[in-house]
Amino acid sequence: MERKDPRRDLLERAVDYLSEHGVIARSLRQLAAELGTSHRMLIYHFGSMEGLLVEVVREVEARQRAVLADLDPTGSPADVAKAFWRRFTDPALYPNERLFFELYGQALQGRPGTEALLPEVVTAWLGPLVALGKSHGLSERDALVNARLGMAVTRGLLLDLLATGDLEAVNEAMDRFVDTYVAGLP
Amino acid sequence: MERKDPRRDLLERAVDYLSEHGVIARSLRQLAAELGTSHRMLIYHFGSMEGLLVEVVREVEARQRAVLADLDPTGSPADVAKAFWRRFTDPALYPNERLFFELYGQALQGRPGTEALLPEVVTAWLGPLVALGKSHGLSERDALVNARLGMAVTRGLLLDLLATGDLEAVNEAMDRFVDTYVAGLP
DNA sequence: TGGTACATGTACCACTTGGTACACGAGGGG
DNA sequence: CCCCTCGTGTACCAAGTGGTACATGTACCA
Repeated sequence: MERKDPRRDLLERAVDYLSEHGVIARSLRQLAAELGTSHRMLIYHFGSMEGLLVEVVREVEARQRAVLADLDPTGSPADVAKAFWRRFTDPALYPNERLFFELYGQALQGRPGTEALLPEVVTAWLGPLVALGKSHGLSERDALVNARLGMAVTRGLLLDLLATGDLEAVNEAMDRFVDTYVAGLP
Repeated sequence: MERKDPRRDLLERAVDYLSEHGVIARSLRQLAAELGTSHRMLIYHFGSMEGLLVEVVREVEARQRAVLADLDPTGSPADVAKAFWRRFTDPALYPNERLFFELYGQALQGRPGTEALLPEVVTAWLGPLVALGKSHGLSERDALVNARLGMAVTRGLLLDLLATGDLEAVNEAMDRFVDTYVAGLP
């Protein structure tokens, strides 16, 4: 059970650590020291600093997708949207989300090792969200437009939340959107 | 007229350059070389690397606010929203917006010198947007909620646009939001 | 038993980093 | 005319960087 894959273990701890402390200004050596190894080990397992970054990006993406996966698609669109939002605003996810936005920003600027995020960052979510919309009777086209819009609202409010910490305010904005826009959908 | 302030000049060119190339992985020396000076000059004018970053953040913020300032608040909310969005999706602004999101991400992770962004990043926009909403007859509370929501939609779709480059798709999503939600407001 | 593949530590390398010391030239005011 | 401030360049520094060489430990298989 307890896997003996040191690389996997190292990666998970690295992602956790970087989620808490940010990926900038962390060198191989600092990171290694803080994980209780030597920087030699990170090189050994990931080839290079950039190789590690690539894996971190992949893992962050996988975690995001895991959040999406345990979405329960039953109930009205409004109910699904609210459950979705509640899941995202779980404070336990804040560090991962911060890391996600940090990497997103760096990917936009072309930092090597992070580019892999960009193609996925939107499209990977569109698929499931479109399917969800269609299951509620939307046309392909409408489902796509609304998926995009819903994702934008979610990410935009998440950025707001992470910057201000004002959960009440962003909840209010999301409620307004869901009650006024989403509720009138199907 | 335009002469006399080498520091100001240096700062503007630095922001332009960092907009195009990203703030990570740019050292004092690289940046200086690319601006045609020595890193000594950057230290002289800004005190330190972090001092420079602080000024860059301030300038990016100022530019964002300049975009907000030349908003024409006449016309229906839907018209204003669409004009607003059109202004933001001017490709000439992409580099600035990329830099904005990059710094935003780093500020969320607590990079020294960037923290100044966080308090402003939401609240600085709320004021003018709330005033706009109220001028169209919304209550204080409604204006606030809608300002927050509008900002989230804008930033979320901007993130989408910068990642995918699919202007048509994000325009469609914004149109849908404006026509369905904003149009029903006043 | 021995070998071999993985995992890890120690020591080192060349290079870059942010920051400093210092010298120099131009311009203006006394 | 001298001096002083501003802006700039050159040279330098200690510290930290990513990466490599090599030796070692450990476990499992033949």
